[in-house]
Amino acid sequence: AAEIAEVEEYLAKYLRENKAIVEAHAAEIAEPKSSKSLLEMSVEERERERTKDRVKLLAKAVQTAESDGIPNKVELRRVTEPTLQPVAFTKTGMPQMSTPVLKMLAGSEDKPGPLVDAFKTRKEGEEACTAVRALVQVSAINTLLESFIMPLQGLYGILDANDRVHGSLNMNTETGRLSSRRPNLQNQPALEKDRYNIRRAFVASPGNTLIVADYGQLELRILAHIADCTAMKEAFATGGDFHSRTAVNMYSFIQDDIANGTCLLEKEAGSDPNTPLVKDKYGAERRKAKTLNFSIAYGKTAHGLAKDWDVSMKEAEDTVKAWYDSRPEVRDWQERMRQEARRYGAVCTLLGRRRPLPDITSKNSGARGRAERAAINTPIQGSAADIVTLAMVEVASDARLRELGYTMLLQVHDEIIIEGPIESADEAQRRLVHLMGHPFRDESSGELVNKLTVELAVDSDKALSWYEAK
DNA sequence: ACAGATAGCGCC
DNA sequence: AAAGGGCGCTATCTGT
Ligand SMILES: Nc1ccn([C@H]2C[C@H](O)[C@@H](COP(=O)(O)OP(=O)(O)OP(=O)(O)O)O2)c(=O)n1
Ligand SMILES: [Mg+2]
Ligand SMILES: [Mg+2]
Repeated sequence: AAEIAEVEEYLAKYLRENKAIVEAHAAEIAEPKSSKSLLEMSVEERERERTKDRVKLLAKAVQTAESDGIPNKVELRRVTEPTLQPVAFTKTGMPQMSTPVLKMLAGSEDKPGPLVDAFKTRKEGEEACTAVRALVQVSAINTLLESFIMPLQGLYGILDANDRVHGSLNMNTETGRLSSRRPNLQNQPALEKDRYNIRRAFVASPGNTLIVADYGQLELRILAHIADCTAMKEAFATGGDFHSRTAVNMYSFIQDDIANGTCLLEKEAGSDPNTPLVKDKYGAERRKAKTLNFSIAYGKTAHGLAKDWDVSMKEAEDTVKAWYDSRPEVRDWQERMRQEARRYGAVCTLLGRRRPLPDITSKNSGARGRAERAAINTPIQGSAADIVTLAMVEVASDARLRELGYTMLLQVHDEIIIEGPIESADEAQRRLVHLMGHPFRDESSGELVNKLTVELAVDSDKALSWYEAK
C-alpha cells in the first residue's frame, strides 16, 4: 500500500503540473486511434496521430492503472516513432520498448534522454520523458501485484475452501532441481524485496511453528568438493564465508567497519561473540556478493560484468582473473567438464544424473556458449539438488520428526521448511539441521553421514510466519 | 480468436 | 538489452 501511495503521489504531482495540457487536448484524447498504419498516413495525419498518442500517454500516466490501464508497447512505440532512432529491435524488426530502452530514452529528471528531442518543442519532450519514467515505475509495481498479490487474494482460483494454497512441486528441470507452480512458492518476494510483506501471509497452523533450514554457500561447497579445490576446502574447514569475503572486497565501508573493530568478517575461535558478523550486519551487500560469486563461477565474462555492475572493463577483467587465480583447480575442472561434454555429449551429477548437451558442438556460437556454461553449471547445481533430495527423503521418513508431529511443507532448492508443534520446536530444529548436514546413508553401518570432503553447514530459524523466519 | 513467443517481475 | 545457470506467472505482442 505504501508503495502504491508513493507512485500515486508522484503521478498526482505530475497531474497538477500537466493538467492544463491534458485538458487542452480533451478533444484529441477522446478521438479514437486511426486504423491506418503510420506508413499509410500523410505527414499531417501522422503528426496529428502522434499528438493524440502523446496526450493520451499523459492522460493515462496521471490516471494510474485503475481506470484505463497503463499504455502498452504499441502505444509507446507510436509516440516515439518515427523521428526517434530506435535503440534496439525485436526479433521481428519492431523497435524495442523494453524497460532498459525506455529508461534510457526517458533519462532522469535532471537529464532527460533522447526522447526529449522527438517532439516539436522542448516542453513537449520533457513532458513525455516524465510520463515514461512514471510509467516504468507503475509497470514494475503492476507486475508484482499481478503475479504475487492477486493470486494470493484468490483472483485466479488457486485457493482452497479455507483460503490456503497448495502449490505443486514438479520434477521437470534440466538439472534435477524441482520447480513449483500454482502458486510458485519458490519465488515469493523475500527480505528487502518483499515490500508488500507477502511472506506474512504464509503462517503455521495454530499451535504450530515453521522451521526453515537453508544450506550455507551450498553450491560453492559442492564446487570445492567436486573440483577438489584446496584453497576453498581449507577456507570451509575454518568457517570461511566466501559471500562475506566478496562483499568486503566490493564495499569499502565494510572494510572500514571491520578495521574499526565493530564488525567481524567470519566467526573464528576466540573472537568476541558480541561483535556482529558481516553476514548479519550487511545481509543485503552479502546477497549482492553472492550473485557476483555465482555469476563468475558459472561463466560470466568481463564484458558482462562491466555492463551489469557498471564497472570499467579493466576492473571487470581483474575481478574475474582474481576469482579464478585463487581457485586454480576450478579453472581446470571447468575445462575438463567442457571436454567431457564434447566427448560424451552430456555431463553428470554426484549421484549420476545425466544431462545431454547436444548444442555443445553447434555451429551457432550463441547456442554453443550456452551449452558450455551449462556443462560447468549442471554438475554443481544438479549435485546440490541430489543432496537436497537425499535430505528430503530422510526428513520425510524420519521416525523422530514424525513422533514430534512435524511434516515437511516445501523445499526452495537448498532450503527445507517443516511445520509442527511449538513445544517440540527446538528438538525438531536440531534434528532437521542434522539430517541436512548428513544426508547420505552409509552402506555398511546404515548411519547418516556426510560423504563430502567439505562440511555441509546449515542455517536455521523458526517462527510463526515465513516472513519472520529469516 | 487462438496459440506460442516475449517481456519483465520474482526466487534459488 | 547484452556470452552466469536453473525456474514460473502475468500481460502483451505477434503471426495465423
Ligand atoms: N543468484 C543465484 C543465487 C543462488 N544460486 C544457487 C547457488 C546457491 O548455492 C544456491 C542456493 O541459494 P542461496 O541463496 O541459499 O545461496 P547460498 O546457499 O550460496 O548462500 P547462503 O549462505 O546465504 O545460504 O542457489 C545461483 O546459482 N545464483
Ligand atoms: Mg543457502
Ligand atoms: Mg537458499
